Amino acid sequence: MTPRNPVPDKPTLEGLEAKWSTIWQAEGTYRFDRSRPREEVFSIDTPPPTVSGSLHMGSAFGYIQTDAIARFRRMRGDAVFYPMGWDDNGLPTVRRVQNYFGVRCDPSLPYDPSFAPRPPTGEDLGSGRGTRREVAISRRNFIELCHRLTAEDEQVFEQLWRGLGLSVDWSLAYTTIDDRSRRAAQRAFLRNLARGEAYQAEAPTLWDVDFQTAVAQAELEDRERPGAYHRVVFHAAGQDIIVETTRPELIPSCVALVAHPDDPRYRALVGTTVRSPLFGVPVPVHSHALADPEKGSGIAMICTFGDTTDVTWWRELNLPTRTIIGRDGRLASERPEWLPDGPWEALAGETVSGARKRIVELLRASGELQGDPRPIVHAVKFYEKGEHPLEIVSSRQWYIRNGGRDEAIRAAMLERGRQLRWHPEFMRVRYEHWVEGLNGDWLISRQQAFGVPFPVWYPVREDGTVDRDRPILAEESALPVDPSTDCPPGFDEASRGRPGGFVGDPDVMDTWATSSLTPQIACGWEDDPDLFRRTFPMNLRPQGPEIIRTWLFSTALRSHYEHGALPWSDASINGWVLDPDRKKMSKSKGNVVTPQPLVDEFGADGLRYWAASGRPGADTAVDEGQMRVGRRLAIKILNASKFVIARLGGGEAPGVAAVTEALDAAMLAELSEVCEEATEAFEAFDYTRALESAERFFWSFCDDYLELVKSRAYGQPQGPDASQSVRSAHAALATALSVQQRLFAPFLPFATEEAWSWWQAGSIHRAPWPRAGEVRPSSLRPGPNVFEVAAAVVGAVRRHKTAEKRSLRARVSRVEVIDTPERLGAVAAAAADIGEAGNIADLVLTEGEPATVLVELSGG
RNA sequence: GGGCGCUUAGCUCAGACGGUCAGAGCAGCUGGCUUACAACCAGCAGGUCGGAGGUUCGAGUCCUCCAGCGCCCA
Repeated sequence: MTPRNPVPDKPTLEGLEAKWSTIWQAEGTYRFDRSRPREEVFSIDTPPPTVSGSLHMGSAFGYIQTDAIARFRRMRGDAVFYPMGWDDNGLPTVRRVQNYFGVRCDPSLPYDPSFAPRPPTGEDLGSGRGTRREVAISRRNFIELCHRLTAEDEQVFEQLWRGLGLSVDWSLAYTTIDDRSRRAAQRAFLRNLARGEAYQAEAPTLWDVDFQTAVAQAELEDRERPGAYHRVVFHAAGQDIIVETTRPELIPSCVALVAHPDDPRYRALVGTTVRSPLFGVPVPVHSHALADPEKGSGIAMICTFGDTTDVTWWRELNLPTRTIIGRDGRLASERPEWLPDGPWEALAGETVSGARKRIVELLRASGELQGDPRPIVHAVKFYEKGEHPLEIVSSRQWYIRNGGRDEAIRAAMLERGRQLRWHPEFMRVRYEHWVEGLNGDWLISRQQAFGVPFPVWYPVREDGTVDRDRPILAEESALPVDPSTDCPPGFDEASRGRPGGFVGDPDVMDTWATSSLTPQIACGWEDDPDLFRRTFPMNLRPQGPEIIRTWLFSTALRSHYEHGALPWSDASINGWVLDPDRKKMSKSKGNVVTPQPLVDEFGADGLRYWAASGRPGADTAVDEGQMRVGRRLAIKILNASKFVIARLGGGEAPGVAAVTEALDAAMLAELSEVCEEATEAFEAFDYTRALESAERFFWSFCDDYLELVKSRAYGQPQGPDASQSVRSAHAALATALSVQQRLFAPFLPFATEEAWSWWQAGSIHRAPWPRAGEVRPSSLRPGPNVFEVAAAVVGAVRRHKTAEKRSLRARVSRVEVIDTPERLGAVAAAAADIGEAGNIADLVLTEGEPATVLVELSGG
């Protein structure tokens, strides 16, 4: 064998990341071998990071854990299919482009080929948002900027991931906005549509006013917000009805009152009609179980729409729609037909909060507001990226059926969740709760500039109106298409927007509608049937816990529809990364930790050691102490390797068959158990246990075995002078080192590769995973515990020397070991090594109890 | 309000089937330049396993309740 590097005098970790990541790339160490059949392939559906977000520890943490598993599989002999995707599609990119270049998209503007954005200055970046004037540009110009900026961001990410040693095959990289992804997303959508799994409908829609887009259930979050109950007066024949509402501005959109069917206070009122305050609009009184008698006055007004309960009531009680809030978050400027002249004048065109103030003034003036508003704190629905509460507007949107309104689909998706193997197992319930809690189909259309467009056009009638009920679909062979620039089959550009012509669907798909297809995109669905056959369904989906409801579920759904199968056999869910004080990291708290400075300080291997110490699914705090331990371990591996390789004298090490000494055989027997343990752990996706097991052994190997064997190891390793016992030591050292380097390779890829290169050819990451059998030749029957017993004796001698404050090299005139015959036999088998290691003149063995080691120091 | 997870030495965490399981590392303290390693090595000390019941010959280890923390969903 020809090692590629000499052993350095002073091994160091510095510079290993740059050195080896370059070599790995040049040699294609992690390239996928697509000639291998499906059963020899291990395919990983890597989470595509949002490139417009910041690089944070959470991703690094999860990716490193997955990488350890990928490396194990590769060494195990699998062809590992390990692509990386970049999620550059969607709102985060839109916002970043807006902020970075100071632009905003105005679809009505024409494309300007000469447009050059002004790069941000330090002043722009430092002064916070809002101070910079935004330039309006066309959609096409805007999209060009999106591509330009994400390409830069992707470079930064790729460098970081390479520096962390992720064994990704970079030639397989994709982005969620590239041609492949758009084609897959559009094709999958068309097929969903053809099978009736996708549809469009006019329906109440959660709407973010700032982002000007619809939002799906999976993107909601509740936030506690202050509000106030306003006691407003509705008028019935002969009496006033008090309704407590947090949204008095919605009185003009009130379509009914509702009380609980068992509430005696309002039973007589149900079925009658009352009149709303200020406007005097007649509204019916209904009963419904969702009306909470404990809440407010026990009778609520139903508006279209104040919250999701309004939507439920509206649907179940079959109420009319009286919308007053538009997509801009303002009340309509024209007076709605159902309202009388008068009070509306004060409200027209107002924002929600402005309208609330106005209407409170009006109610006070009319005497229809009782007392002062009563402050409360209540949960309000927000878009997870939004800053203002969501409104509910009625609009036409695209949906994919997800089981939220269909028992059979729900049951099928629950079954898919049961078929999937979860690591750790308890994460399965998060999926089940999500599926059970779905209450509507998946809204996939978004009103944004940047995303995958719907491959759909609509006919324009002769009167100029658009016929949304008869969409014109793209042909699969033409995908990907952009309906704003491409023409539908049988039309030409001249008829765009003309009577008898067509218009493109202006919306784009939700990011998740594309990223729910990462297995299809990565594996070459329809584009590369040969690759697809070898990689799909995939083996592993690793991801964070917070996107089980979005990414994991929606991916399972799309695969269920398209392939009638799970997209992967196993899902591993990593834990959260917490800040060093075990608090969740968040930008607003300013406690976000980024990986690069830690790589600089502790090395990639140090950071990886910390990440691999976080057990599957366990929340883990950023812990520099652990990283330091990892760094020391990596250095220790270099040093121990240097020692062993130097002893071998540059020649071919004797094979394990040359092991004849009981101590050597006992050490190797223990190591073979470590191999079994680590292998079992890895097969169960428990990388932490694999690491711990190797680490525990390595320290006893260094502290005890190397010390015991040192004297023999310094003997002549080869040639006629080499004695059998010396050859045994060298064989055991070489075998143990090779095995241990490989056991650590998935965790510390840089240090192990470096040390491997001092005495082996090729990359350790392509070397075979150690098998227990290679360490444990069948011809050898070691004394059961020679290593352990010998280590205990030298340990006792060390303890004594330390207690006497003597050097560990101090001479020992006599050691008497008192123990059982069996253990004394083990001591005898290693007596020479023990004597050398402890610098012992006279080693005496005595049967007896209790087990004792008596030490007498010389000259002391 | 519901669900899931966690609560073991100062810190971070291990502890399959209940019976040497009371452990590791870090920090701390005490020593040592020992020819792989002073960004090192050796050694020492550290806990009534969140609380209260229960099952059992025997419980960090199983059951119930309670408390605190975290996350998810209402």
